[in-house]
Amino acid sequence: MKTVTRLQRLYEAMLEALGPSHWWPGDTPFEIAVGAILTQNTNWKNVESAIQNLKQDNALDPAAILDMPPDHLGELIRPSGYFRMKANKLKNLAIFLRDEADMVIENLRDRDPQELRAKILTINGVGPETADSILNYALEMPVFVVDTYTGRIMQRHGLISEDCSYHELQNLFTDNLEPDPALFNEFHALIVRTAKDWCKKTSPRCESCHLAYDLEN
DNA sequence: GACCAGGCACATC
DNA sequence: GATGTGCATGGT
Repeated sequence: MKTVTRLQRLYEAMLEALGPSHWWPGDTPFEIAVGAILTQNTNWKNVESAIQNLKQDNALDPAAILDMPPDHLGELIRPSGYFRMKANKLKNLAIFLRDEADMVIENLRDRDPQELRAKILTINGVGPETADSILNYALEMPVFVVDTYTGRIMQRHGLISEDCSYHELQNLFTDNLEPDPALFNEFHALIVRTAKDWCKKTSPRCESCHLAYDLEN
């Protein structure tokens, strides 16, 4: 079966099993960007409680984060782990928005996605996954987000090799799907939800894999 | 108590 | 360029 077809079947199977994701959880594009940084190697529950603290302190705002003492910012986001590093990362994001977007992240929507991606990647603390999450989920650009789950599931389906890079994995999707921001959004969300529900690191198979294997045969 | 969670930067070889 | 390590909390 062609790769395009296998990806389509996988998408349909996950959507059928789980329903629409309505991602990313977050009320505003800036909140989404903050969540993208806070969730680095961290359980989403912990991120939620950190974001709640920011909201209560009226700190979910680039200017507020820019002006806040690092220690205080760290205390607010403590539940999300790595809080000293992440406080710095949020500061760096706010500096970037001040310099590039007049403090309003939505102002970045006019930019060329790949050019903007390269620029966002210069922010210390923002790597490929975080950058792509901001581009797709906060700015609604046709950029596919790759994470550990994506690699794990695609490997199990034999769609890519075990040692493939972030870029190769990303190309698997962008080479085979229409560059539709909403489709990229939902596909990645379904992958994460599938992995969370059924596809733990230690188990060789998951329910959605069985579903998809059936579809392939 | 070990293991895991929607990574990333930096040092070292 | 590959490989190793620090960063840190909270749930299972």
